[in-house]
Amino acid sequence: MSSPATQPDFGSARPGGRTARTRAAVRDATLAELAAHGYRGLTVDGVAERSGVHRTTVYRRWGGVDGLVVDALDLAGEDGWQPPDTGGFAGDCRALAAEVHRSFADPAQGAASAAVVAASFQSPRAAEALRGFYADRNARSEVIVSRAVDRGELPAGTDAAAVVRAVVAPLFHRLFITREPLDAGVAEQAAEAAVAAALAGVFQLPSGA
Amino acid sequence: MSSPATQPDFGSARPGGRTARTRAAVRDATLAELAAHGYRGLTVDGVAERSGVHRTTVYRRWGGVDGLVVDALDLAGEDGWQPPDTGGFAGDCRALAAEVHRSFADPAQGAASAAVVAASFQSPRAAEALRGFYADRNARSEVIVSRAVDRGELPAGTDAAAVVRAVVAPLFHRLFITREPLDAGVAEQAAEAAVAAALAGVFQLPSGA
Amino acid sequence: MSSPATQPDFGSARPGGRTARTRAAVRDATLAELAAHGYRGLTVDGVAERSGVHRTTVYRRWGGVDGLVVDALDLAGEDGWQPPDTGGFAGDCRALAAEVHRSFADPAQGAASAAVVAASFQSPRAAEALRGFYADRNARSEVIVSRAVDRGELPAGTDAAAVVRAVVAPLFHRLFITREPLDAGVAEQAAEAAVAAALAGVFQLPSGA
Amino acid sequence: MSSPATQPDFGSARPGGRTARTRAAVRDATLAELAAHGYRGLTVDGVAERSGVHRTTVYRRWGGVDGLVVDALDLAGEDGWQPPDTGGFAGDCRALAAEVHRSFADPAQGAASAAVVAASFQSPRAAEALRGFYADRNARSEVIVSRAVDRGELPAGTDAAAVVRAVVAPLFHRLFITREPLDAGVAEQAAEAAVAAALAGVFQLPSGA
DNA sequence: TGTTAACCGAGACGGTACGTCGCGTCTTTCT
DNA sequence: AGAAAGACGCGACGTACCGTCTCGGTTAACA
Repeated sequence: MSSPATQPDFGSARPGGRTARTRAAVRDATLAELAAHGYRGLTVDGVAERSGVHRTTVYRRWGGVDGLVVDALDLAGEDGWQPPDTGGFAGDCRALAAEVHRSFADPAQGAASAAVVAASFQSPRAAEALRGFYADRNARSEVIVSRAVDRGELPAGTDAAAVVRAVVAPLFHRLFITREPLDAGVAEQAAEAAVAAALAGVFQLPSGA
Repeated sequence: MSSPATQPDFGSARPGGRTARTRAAVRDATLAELAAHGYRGLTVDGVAERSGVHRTTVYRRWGGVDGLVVDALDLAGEDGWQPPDTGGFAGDCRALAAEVHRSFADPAQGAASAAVVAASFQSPRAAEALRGFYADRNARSEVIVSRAVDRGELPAGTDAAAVVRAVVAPLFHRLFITREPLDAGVAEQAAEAAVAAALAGVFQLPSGA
Repeated sequence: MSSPATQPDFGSARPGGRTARTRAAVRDATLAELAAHGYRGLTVDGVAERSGVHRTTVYRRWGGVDGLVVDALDLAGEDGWQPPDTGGFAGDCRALAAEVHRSFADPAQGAASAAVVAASFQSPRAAEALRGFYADRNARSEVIVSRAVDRGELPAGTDAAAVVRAVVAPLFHRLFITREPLDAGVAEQAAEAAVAAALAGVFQLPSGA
Repeated sequence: MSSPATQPDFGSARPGGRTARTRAAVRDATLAELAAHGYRGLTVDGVAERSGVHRTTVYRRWGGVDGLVVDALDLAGEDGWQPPDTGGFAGDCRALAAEVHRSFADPAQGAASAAVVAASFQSPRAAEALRGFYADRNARSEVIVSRAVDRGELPAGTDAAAVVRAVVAPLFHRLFITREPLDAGVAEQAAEAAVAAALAGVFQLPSGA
């Protein structure tokens, strides 16, 4: 999950030391700056000043602005998130959509999330990290589909990733493409559309013939 | 559809003059730079040099990078686009999805389109212009739904915008969020999912009780 | 006295017409801008806006900023100035010094005068015009010396220009080199020093042996 | 004598380092540009290119064109200059005038000196620095008068600054106001006029009654 | 009185320089 | 030896003013 290419190599450091404290300070400052000024206003100098860590150190350890974003994303991916479990497929989808809706409706978290998406347009490293983040989320979400199959709600061979995508894609589309406001109804509609399509067998994997 | 807020007020200029030539040169250079280096590599200096128009003039008339993008988008919106008409609702949706797929698969056009989306994350003006562009596209696409209703394929009161969004959103999601590759099968799946949901009555407008 | 080199060739125009009105408006605006912002803040655009005359016209007729200054100076030189006549050499010198002091002490006129000197450092044309202005002033002042010689106060062969320079130079020095404040006592001292030197025969012309 | 107001704070820098090298390169380039193109042609870009130091660095450390001039002036003021000592008051004055004459007659040095005076008309900071430079020169020159008083050549209570000003002012006047050429005779005449006036007691300080 | 030439308003444009911001590298000093 | 401190190179930004050009309308001298 961590960026395979470049610097932020914190795995070997022992936690609790000065290194860990520095990393936490920088990570917090990154999120705060992201929420406050967006990705565009995220500067190394700003993070350095807010975190109390020197510019040079940030460059040495994170390599630049995109390294900061990648680190923040890696951190967000390690939060042990689990998909909702309501006991039914339709309920799980609705809960998933509602969760996405909530996370972007929250002022601070929503701004930071949108900023991360913005970052993915500016930096290949950030794009890769974001891709990894969502791949992880998707993989964890597959259990929703497998449970539904086990329950007999869905036919075997249903493509879990396609279902999840159908649930969340309309929300992202409103958020970032057409820039329309999001409300609970929209989220619910997206979930129900995905459910209807899944029940109709649209998301059957090609190999499942 | 033209930018309602700011400078690039080209309506009153007489066509054929130097002004028109300047605008065309800058617009072409903008698209070329966008395709070559993406939004991130789109600089006023670069456009000025490529177009042979002076930096200062670009700043005067377009106001900066975002003005260039807005102008290019306004231009793209004036292309008289019409949604496909295959004679059936499902065919129309599939054709629409295929068209989106094709437009982003084309190297030059796809890069420029992606760049415009990137721009919308950096500049409110670009975001607004993009919003306007897609609003126009959506409005034009509504005829797909109304024709289907006339044919009796869909129940009256179906939300055309929701249908269109369900068709295209998964493609944008793959393109810009999870950064997965796009192929024709993905486009077709998205269209079919939207069709299934529409037939199931998921996209009924709330006032249609 | 008028600039021998370039454009502002107003001699052939008939007075009272639009041309004359335009010239007057521009000249007034030039002096006002000079007094308000100094030579450094004197711009063609500023003068054009203040005078109501279009930029292009100013460039056509005055050729630029230095042309404006030259024109203003030419105008100032045509004011029919005459040196003071107090009936005695020392009194004349004191009156002359006092007059210089007064002209620079006056807020508006002083600022404009200083600005013209500043202009002479930026523009050869302005320098030449200023040289001409002071040459004229010096020539007119010679009568002070000739009257003193006639009265027997000074030896024949006294260099009038040297006397005048000795009177006014210390004032200019304080104004523009050491930037010390000017007061009446300073002016008087300068006059008296010049008188003493003249009486001592320091300013005898070399040919007067 | 160093600029008390603004940025170029070179005192604390260690000599011999890159900083010192940069400063020297910029200072040399400033003087060369000043001599070559005058103050009017002195641009930050020009100095940057000639010195090999980047534009941005010049702005950071010198703050602009006037900072360059101020720095050059501060440097010129630290040359340990001492007034001439010929053994007699008249000789000292003549030597002083001759020195001023020579310094402006020298092509390179004269151009630079004139440029600095020009700068003082465009920039308050340069004006203040020039004022400081001449104040220092005047203070050092006072010894000429005090020696003369000690020798009994001049009455006690003679205002040294006034004497010095009387010696040099006519030269500056010719140089910068009437733009007449300077020759040795003019310098000598100015010195003798000052001597005559001083001997006549014109420069007595008011408190010396 | 009609014609025509000179002048002026209007405004886009090329061009130089300005002063600033943020990035990322490098040196120097301190601990 | 390695981090803090900060100067520096670098690219780009956005602005001010300069001076030129073209177009179109007005004015005013002159036939």
